[in-house]
Amino acid sequence: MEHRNISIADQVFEQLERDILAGKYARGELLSEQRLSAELGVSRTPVREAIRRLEQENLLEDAGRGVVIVGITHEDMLDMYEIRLQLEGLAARRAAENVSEEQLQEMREALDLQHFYCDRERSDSSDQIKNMDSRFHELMYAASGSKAYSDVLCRLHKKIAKYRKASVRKHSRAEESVNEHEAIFEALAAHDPDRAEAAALSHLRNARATMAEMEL
Amino acid sequence: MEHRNISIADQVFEQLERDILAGKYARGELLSEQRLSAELGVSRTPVREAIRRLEQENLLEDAGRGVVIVGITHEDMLDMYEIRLQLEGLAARRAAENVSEEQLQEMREALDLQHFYCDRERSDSSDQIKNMDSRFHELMYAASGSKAYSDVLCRLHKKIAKYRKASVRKHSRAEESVNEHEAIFEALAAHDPDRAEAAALSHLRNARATMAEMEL
DNA sequence: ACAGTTATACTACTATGCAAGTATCCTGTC
DNA sequence: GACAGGATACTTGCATAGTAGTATAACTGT
Repeated sequence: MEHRNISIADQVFEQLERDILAGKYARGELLSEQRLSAELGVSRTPVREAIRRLEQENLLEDAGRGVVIVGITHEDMLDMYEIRLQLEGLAARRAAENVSEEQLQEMREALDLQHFYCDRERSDSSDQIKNMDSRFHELMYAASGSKAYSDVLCRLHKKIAKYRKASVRKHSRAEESVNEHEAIFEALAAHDPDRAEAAALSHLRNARATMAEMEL
Repeated sequence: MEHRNISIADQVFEQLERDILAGKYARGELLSEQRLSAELGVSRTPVREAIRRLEQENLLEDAGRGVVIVGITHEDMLDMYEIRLQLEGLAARRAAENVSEEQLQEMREALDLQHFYCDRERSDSSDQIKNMDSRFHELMYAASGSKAYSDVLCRLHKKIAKYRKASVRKHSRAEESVNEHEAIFEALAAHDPDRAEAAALSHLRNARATMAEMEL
């Protein structure tokens, strides 16, 4: 059971983050906490909290009166993949050395669910697949045993995931992706750093290629 | 002129961040917004905002009632240097290609001020040197032209800087540091990516070595 | 008609009040 | 003496009101 209930402030944050990363707002568009709170039907206090957190993520920027949308471009996304290519291999190496049996089991469950949702063809299966993708990666980051790597990579992965959710399609890639996850998992379970690094990088290169093909 | 005045919320955030990164609080120590607001003599509202932003930075964590200190270990710091070693060379390459004359001028000013503060022996010169160090690096990140690189590297540099401020000494390193900055600057001014990358990495390795020697 | 000044309206920031949930401590009973 | 149950006090979350500062627009005077 989670400690804190899902607060209105959290909901506002999640929704705004999703909308910004999905490109719902134009760069430079002005947002005021009053208008937002009126639109969402909540008081200004939780909206303020959400705005401050989004500023902390460099998704919004102070503009004197209100805040302006900073948002993310396609090039930013490709840069994020480049950064992950520099880091995620090393994180996978560490994870292969440090991963515990319990963590392997959790990753196994995430993988099984990913297979499960891949087989079905329900309307929300795509979202569920992406959720399990996030879960798998975050478990690997945690398994690296490094808070620094985990912090940076979680942040990047979360942004990329929400960006990709905006442009769904590519069900084919889902199956490739889960198979690549399997390869990573096997390397981690075998505690083989070299294979883990190679598998992680291969997975990333493929994901980046898919991203690069989009929106041209 | 800045848009937003320095608010109480910002001050609380800065102070708490500094104190946490300086190791003033023990890992797992419990903080409540009420106690903090009473201690600081302000209302709970700005304290709440500061706490939420610090949670966003993974420096605090929800604990049901209040938040607990997560903080940063020496090993985390070394990992952050490792991450920077993976990224900052590439950022320097890009900066060498993209830096504008105006940006070079700003970096020149930061460097000059750093020289200036190095020569004096005033009590606050150490802080000023570190401020100029931050400024120089952040200008380089911005010059890379990549929001993704800049976001990640700024975050890392800021944390490292506040951590190092806790353990001042090593005036000797200040002069080496500014000389290494000069080397980076010259490479950027010459728009030479190879030299910029090499200079940035050399600078980082030296800084990491100093960090590694500390607190053993 | 244009410029300068004033007034109005809107912005964010902080404080406080109120409600809901939870942990703790005390008391009563077995 | 130990355990269970309830009351109390403390916690955060949300809303709102008051304040200060600013930008804009309107109005007046030249």
